[in-house]
Amino acid sequence: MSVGEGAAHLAGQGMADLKSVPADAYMSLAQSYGQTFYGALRGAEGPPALDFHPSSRDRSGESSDDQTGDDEDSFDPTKSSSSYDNEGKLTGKKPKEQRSLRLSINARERRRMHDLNDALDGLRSVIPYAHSPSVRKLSKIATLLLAKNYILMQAQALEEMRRLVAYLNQGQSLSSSLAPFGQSSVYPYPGTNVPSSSDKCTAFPAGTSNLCKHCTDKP
DNA sequence: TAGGCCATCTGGTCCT
DNA sequence: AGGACCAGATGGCCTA
Repeated sequence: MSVGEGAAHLAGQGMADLKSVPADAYMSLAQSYGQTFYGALRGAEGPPALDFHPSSRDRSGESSDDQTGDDEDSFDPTKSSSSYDNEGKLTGKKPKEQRSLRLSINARERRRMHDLNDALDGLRSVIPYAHSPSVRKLSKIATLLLAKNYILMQAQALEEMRRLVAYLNQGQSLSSSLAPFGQSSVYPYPGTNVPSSSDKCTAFPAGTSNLCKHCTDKP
């Protein structure tokens, strides 16, 4: 798949893919997501990252809107809807007070959204994906979906580690008179025998694992 | 030009 | 009453 195709694919179906991607496929997804999707969107000849960087754009927008948006265009009680004037909660206040209250509410909402975006930035910073000046940062929805899959992947890895530790502990307690690790008849799951090298590993039903000697040992 | 993403404004609702 | 949260509407920017 070319870069362009990858971008188109991810742009069109990426959200669905992100929603259903297995956790153990997260890393490759995250890498391809960052490198192909946003890399393609970005383009080598595109403007420098700072031009797009939402923080710079946001902040400029914030400052301009703080000073011009609200103060000049956004709210004019004399032009607002009749329901707002007649039934709204601002009824009974002088136009100047209504405007002041509206500006205050707008500012609060702006602040709230900025806090939300800061939190999303914090989330992006801990998600392992392609961080690069030439790579556009994850969208909000992509951040959330990728974070979810990353958590699932971590949970799966943790479970795998626990199984391995239990297996090792059990083997060690009996290993003095038993075969070396990997050939022990003690197996962590009742009713299962040590799989032959050709059998599918039953310790890791999802497939093979680098943590599992049976999966990595080749005859 | 269409579509995606985003910031902002706005009114409604709920909570303290 | 005031603040937090939410969702719809709107318009701007960017890319394919």
